[in-house]
Amino acid sequence: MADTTRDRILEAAYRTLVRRGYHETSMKDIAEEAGVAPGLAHYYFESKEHLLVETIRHGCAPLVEEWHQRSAGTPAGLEEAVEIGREGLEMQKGELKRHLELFRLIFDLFGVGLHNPRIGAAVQEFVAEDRERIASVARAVMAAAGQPSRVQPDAIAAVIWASLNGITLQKLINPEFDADEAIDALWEMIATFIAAHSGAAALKAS
Amino acid sequence: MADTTRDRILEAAYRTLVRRGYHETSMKDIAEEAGVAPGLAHYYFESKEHLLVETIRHGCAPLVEEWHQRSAGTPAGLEEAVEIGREGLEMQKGELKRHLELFRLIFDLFGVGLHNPRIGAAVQEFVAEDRERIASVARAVMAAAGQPSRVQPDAIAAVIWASLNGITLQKLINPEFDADEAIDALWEMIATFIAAHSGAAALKAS
Amino acid sequence: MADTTRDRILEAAYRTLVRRGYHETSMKDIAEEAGVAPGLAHYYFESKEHLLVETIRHGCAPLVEEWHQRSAGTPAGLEEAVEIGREGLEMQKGELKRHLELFRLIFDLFGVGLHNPRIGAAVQEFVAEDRERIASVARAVMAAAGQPSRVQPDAIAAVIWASLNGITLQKLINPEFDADEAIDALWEMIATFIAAHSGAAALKAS
Amino acid sequence: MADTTRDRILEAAYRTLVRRGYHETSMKDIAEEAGVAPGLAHYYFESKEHLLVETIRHGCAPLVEEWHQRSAGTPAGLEEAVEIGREGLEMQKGELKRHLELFRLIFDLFGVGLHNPRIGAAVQEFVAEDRERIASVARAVMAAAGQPSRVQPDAIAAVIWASLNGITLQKLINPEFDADEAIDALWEMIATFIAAHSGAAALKAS
DNA sequence: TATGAATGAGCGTTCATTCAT
DNA sequence: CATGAATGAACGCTCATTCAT
Repeated sequence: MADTTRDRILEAAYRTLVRRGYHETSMKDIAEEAGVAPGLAHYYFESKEHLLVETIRHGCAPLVEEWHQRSAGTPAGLEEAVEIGREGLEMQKGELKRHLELFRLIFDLFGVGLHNPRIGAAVQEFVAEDRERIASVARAVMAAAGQPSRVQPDAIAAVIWASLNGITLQKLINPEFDADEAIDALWEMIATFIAAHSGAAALKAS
Repeated sequence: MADTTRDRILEAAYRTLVRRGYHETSMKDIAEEAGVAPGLAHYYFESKEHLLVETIRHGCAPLVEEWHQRSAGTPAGLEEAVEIGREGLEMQKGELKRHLELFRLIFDLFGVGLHNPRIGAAVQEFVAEDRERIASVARAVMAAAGQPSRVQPDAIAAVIWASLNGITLQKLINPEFDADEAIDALWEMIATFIAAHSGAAALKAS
Repeated sequence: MADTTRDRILEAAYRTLVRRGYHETSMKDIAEEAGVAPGLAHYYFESKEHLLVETIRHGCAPLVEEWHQRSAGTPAGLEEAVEIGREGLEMQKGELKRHLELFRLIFDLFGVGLHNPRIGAAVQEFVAEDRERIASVARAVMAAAGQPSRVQPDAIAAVIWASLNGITLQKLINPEFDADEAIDALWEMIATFIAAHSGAAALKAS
Repeated sequence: MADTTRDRILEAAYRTLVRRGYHETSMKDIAEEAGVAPGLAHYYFESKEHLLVETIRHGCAPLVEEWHQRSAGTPAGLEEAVEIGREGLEMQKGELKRHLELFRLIFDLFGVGLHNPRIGAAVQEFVAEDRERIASVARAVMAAAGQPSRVQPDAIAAVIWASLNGITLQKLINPEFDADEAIDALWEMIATFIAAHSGAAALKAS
């Protein structure tokens, strides 16, 4: 998976940042983990900040890939739209199991972004993109549901993004935390909400 | 409120940590803000980490106070229980406006705790306590609602805690983010969920 | 001469900067020469730049002292004014012998100032002050000479400052250079100039 | 004028060194400016120091050219010799306007040479050559003036070289400095000196 | 000739922490 | 309790130089 030296550094950064966090990881640590000279990391990456962002991008690539494959066309009806949403949550469950480390890195990014303008900008963009993925599904569902609601799909998407990330945070803080149960509960709330806003008693959740 | 030197340091730490974040704040900065010698902070606090934890405890005190005052007895009926939940969300809106800085500090704490066992333990305790406050309301509401649900009140509380913190995070990341709208949307979802699980069409949200 | 630690660092800096020059001297070199920990130099001096400026100030102090003692009152007549100028040049001869190292440092300062705004400002001020000392004598002489000249005393002062520093530069570049002879030649030119602008054949140079 | 790669590097070095100074310029900067790989500069030039010396030699070439053209034969009489000197100063005025950057580079060279033997040797040679140009005129003038002076033409040349360089330094340090006025004042002094040493009231300066 | 990846020593600076007073 | 000088390790980063291709 690591053809180029650049990739080797990126992957060494991934491992080291995940293990120790942004502030406890030095460029030298990363270079050492990659088995290269200390100066080389700066040859490929302008600064430690840039390396962090690139590392996360690199780590997210497979997830983004997977997501794009899944969200092929526009959903046909309510049922299909709901199904996409449901699947999205299931996917998140899996990611939380397989890539929890990546989320640790992302929360590091959030933390750094809170006090560092350059990273802050990258974080904002990242979050907006992520939330938009949810929002597009939310819009599809609510459009198909017909019965208009007081709340905008984008606000719902913000809540769902918030929930998912808050759940991740709890899992990160306490590995014993049952994230699956929480995601299921979230789905119940979403499903109930959709049911209440579509004509029928329609949904047989999960 | 700051009688002792220890308190002066604590409050100086609060101001400084909030303004600049944990990693960008030095012990010297804090001592300077407190108007004491750099060495003195180490007389009262074992290390910078310990000071961080104590500072947040100190900073949260008024909020905890307020919350305890509000949640005096056990709610009498569904309507009262719901009202308490509703009020809780309204309170959060206010806190997001008046104490956003504190949340920045808390997310700093989360970040540090993710890679630092000592802080990690404090964070876990902190989160558990915070979520329990929500859970107690959730339990009251669901008990009053009568119609039992597939999902446990604690799972619901986890979702709500997640949402609230996720919303806070979005607000922190992007000050333009409309947290009020998101909290309102969250309430709609909660209210719908309660309505669906209580006999009547009961709730006239907000 | 070195009571305080600060002074010890200043003097270590003087020795090291003179020997190796600003760019070849590291803060660690200076700390080592002073026999203190590497961090301590930054405790007393904000940056390497500041330390350079302070070091020169410290090195110049005795010279400035000497100069102030000498230039007590305003000269009474032409002859006295001329005498002061003549003495100034003699003094410079002595300084070139006793403090050549200091001038090496000052030329370093000039060099750094040419590419560094902060130092550049300090250098400008330094030069202006230095030239003013010459200008005040020049003004006194030309006022006493009576016969007004096409050239301003300040322009003459600029030339004399230039000559003195250019002579110093030559001495620095080539220790064999006969600075005394050059300064004598400079005096001949100055004396001739004064003579031509005062009524009489007055001056019996040197 | 830049046929060979070597020349391209030399000219890129000139532009970059002038703009940023020796210590603020990296070999990479120069290579980039020249549009070649970083390693190539070391193929043509043994080290950064060597490149600096060669660059100045290269940069001075047109000035040296111009000077050689002007000083064709030996001057016929006093008036012609004086005229050559006068012209030299006028030329310097022009160079200070057109090539101030070059002088910045030269002072950089002086600075480096003060602490670096290899460069120091090159500087000494450079200065000797430069001063000799002035000395040859001074000798011609003083020979033609007839009335022998206590001071040697070479000492006078040293003073004039000093003045010119000191004036340049002032201009470099403070761009507002009126170098023309200073050079004019220098000429007044020189002219007065010549007049005093030639029989007649001869000179109508400038 | 020319490339550019790679090296590794070294830089200025920061800072939690200690300790003599 | 309180001071603040002193420590020393570590940091992000730069850069002249080398060398396989």
